[in-house]
Amino acid sequence: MVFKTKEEVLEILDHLAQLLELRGENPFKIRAYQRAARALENLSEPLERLLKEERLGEVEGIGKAIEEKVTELVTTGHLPYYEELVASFPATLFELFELQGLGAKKIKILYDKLKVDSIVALQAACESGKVAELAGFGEKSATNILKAISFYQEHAGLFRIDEVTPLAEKLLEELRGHPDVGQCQAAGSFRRCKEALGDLDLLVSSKKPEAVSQFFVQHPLVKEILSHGPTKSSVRLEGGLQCDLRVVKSEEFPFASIYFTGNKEHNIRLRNRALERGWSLNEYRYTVRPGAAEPPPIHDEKEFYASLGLAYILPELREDRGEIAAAEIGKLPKLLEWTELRGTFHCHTTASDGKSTLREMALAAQELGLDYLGIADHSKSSHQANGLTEERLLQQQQEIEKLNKELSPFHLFSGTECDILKDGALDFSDEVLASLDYVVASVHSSFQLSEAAMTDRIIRAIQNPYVTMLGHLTGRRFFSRDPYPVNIPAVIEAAAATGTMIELNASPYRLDMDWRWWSLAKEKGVKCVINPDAHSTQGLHNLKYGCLIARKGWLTKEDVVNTRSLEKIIPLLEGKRQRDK
DNA sequence: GCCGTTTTCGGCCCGACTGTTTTCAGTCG
Repeated sequence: MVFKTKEEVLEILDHLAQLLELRGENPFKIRAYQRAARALENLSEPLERLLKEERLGEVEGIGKAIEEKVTELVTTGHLPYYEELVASFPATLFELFELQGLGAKKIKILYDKLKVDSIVALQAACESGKVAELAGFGEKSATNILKAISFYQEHAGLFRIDEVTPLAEKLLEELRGHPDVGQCQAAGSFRRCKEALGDLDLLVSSKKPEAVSQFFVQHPLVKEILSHGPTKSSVRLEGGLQCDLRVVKSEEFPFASIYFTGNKEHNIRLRNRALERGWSLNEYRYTVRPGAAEPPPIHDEKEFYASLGLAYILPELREDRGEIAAAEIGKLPKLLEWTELRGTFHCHTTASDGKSTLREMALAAQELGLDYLGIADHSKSSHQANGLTEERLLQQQQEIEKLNKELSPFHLFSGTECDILKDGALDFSDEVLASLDYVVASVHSSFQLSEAAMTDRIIRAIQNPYVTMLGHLTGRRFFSRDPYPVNIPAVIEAAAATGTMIELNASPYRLDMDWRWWSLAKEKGVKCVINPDAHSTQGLHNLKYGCLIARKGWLTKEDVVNTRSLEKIIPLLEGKRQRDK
């Protein structure tokens, strides 16, 4: 019996770190809890299995003490150590950690001196002038806290990749046009192609850093300047996104680029690797320790990785998920390229809830350079999306047949995005499904099921021989709908056993299945299909985001079926149906 | 609390910026 899921456990570990911070504990102990939470997040196998085999302590960053605590949490659902700490502070106090500029030390002062225990109380304390009177605070602090509160109330603080991309492109383009800018690129989580972004980091090299920083903070897209120095500036853009600019010298650029791109754990590994060679590494350079050999000259990131005996690691892989070990032995995958996609499958038209007609979608796909396009409008139970009845589906199949004669050699496949009903049955009969070229099966209702029921429901659906691929596995929509609970490893197992593909839904609102699971899917032999879930011709461009996420999930051309030519994709679509015959 | 080890203690990343100080603590990345 499992009393706490991995997600619940890592939330508790992060919360424990905050509690210990408020207690003024040893900062390294706090960091240990945070590291352990990240280690859990990045597990490549189920937590349950690790616990059963008593191997959790083997995971880097998890030692004896945390292993015991996690085991206790999972097997009993309780942890007295944690519960006592939680009880010593009001629950609403932890909201304050969400505010920019407030950390544990200041929160503790506010709580101890002013009894501030929530955002509402903090706002009142700022407005009454009490905060400004505190030692270590002042007028400016109170104003900044009020600003942070109003920002927090307006935004959750995270942005989708499609919200950030146009801003990043615009700023980069204009920075590149500045006469004092040498090299110029994005860094941080945006460069790593993370699916949800807290800010945008930009990096430039220049001989006149003040001039570039000045240009940056005065840019028309900037709504508010948060901080502004000669080499480091931070602004709030229109729409609320925070954007940070760092300016370095050109010889420092490769080091800064490494430093500001990799996630924390990746960078720590690089630093340790450099130390083994007698070089200490920071964001500007190597510093040679006495007695150590000189490092080779570094002009770019490639030379940097080579100096540490590593193959070049692409930015999207710099998450400390095994990329350094792979780079050491030359086993990094050759990641999928956007231009390798030949077609795609999950698209809607005006027949259900799309905004473009069948013909418009076909022409747009051709325009995009694709050789084939699958049409998968909603099925009849999706009333809210004007799902197709059997009759309307048949009519669409005939239209597709006609259009195919006209557009050949471009090819339209007729499919459906068939609802998986509450019990795992499908929305169309096998006979109807058999008449289609392929079937995407997706959950669009009854999100409230338990994890076990949801998992059974989905597995039952993919056991149907006509279900070619599983659509948006968890149903998440960024910042509006949480994923429904489902046992993803179990679904991957079932997909492998039945020869069902799993969709990488490329809508920037979904990006589902999450990139962290694709290594497991790949290991089990499950094929990925990148689908735009396009509801208009414009939506086809989502494929680019899907490709970024596939790369982040270590996928290659071979792993993604819609890189296949029209000739080769047809037997793949039929493969599962033929298996049992 | 974790890790590694010249194996049970000592180190654990550190630089830029802000605001409140008057030399520095706190936050952030």
